[in-house]
Amino acid sequence: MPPLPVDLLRWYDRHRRTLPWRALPGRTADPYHVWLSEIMLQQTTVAAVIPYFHRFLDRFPTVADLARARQDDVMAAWAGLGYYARARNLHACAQAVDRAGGFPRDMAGLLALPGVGPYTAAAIAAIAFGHPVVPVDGNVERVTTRLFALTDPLPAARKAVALRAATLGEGAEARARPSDFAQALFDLGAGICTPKSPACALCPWLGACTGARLGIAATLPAKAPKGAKPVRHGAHFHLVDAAGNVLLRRRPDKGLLGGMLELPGTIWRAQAWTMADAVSHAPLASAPWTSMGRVTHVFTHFTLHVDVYAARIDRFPNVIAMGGGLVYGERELDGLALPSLMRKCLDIARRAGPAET
DNA sequence: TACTCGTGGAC
DNA sequence: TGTCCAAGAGT
Repeated sequence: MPPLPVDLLRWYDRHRRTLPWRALPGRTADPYHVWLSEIMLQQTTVAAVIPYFHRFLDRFPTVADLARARQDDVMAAWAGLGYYARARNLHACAQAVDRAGGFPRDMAGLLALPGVGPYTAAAIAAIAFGHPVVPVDGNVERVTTRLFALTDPLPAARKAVALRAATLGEGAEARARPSDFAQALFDLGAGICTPKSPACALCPWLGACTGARLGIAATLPAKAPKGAKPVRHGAHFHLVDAAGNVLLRRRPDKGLLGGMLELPGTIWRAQAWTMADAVSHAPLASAPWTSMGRVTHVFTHFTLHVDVYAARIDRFPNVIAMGGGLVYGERELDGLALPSLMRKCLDIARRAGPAET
């Protein structure tokens, strides 16, 4: 007995989540809301996204408003959510959509948008435009590998899993409700077919699930082992003048934390920095630098230890401003495009006393 | 194909 | 405490 769309949709009609970007039952969601939420939800939890989604709609009510915004304001609104290339692509995409007079309604047009890949194009097509496609995200991969007991490890088996997932939406009932069917798969993965301890007893597809019948559902999807996470070291400097202004700088648009602001600092390298070595790279090596402690921050592919140094001077010499330095007042910091790592550095620089060593 | 690219919460 | 992970995309 294959998994029947009608069984999932019946379950969804009773148990669907209410989420800010979702339309009421029977209604079609705003493509702007669908697109914005899908970009935010890439590799990001629903709980983390909700306050950002509200803030964005408040600040940028329409895609035209977002298109016309300054990139700095978009980055600042995104600050803390991570994967900052998403914010840069979001802004570029809004401008493309605004120029075109609206979102493309077909897969090819959606795929051509910056920041929109195979998953997001399918999600928008299904949810906003009612196209009968199955967006394959982590939820759908998990549900699919369990339903059909696909034991080949990800990511190598990703293609085969996607082909199987597409068959889930082939029935007439799914093709009649593509938006609900896609979101039903998400809700099933998020609430029932969870990564650990799935609630199989409550699953509308239990009778069709080969993984459950074999007792291996909770072990799927299999994943290739990941390599060890290297450690890097850096130092960043909190330089404040008598008026309480702080020296910052902008990171280049590409690469890690691209386009975001930071305290001036050293490169991040495998070898730890001594204080003397680090301070020789400070924006003003002659300032009375004091060690304020260490921040540890875990990125996706490495762990970073940052030694934070602080110094207070009378006023910034002009040479600092000439090096691309940006000066902000203490009370401006909250609204800036500062990533979480730099919030941590600022916190200990301003709060802690000199580190005891 | 295999990396790069953030963050915070759950266990 | 360390590990995993969340509606992936770009290169």
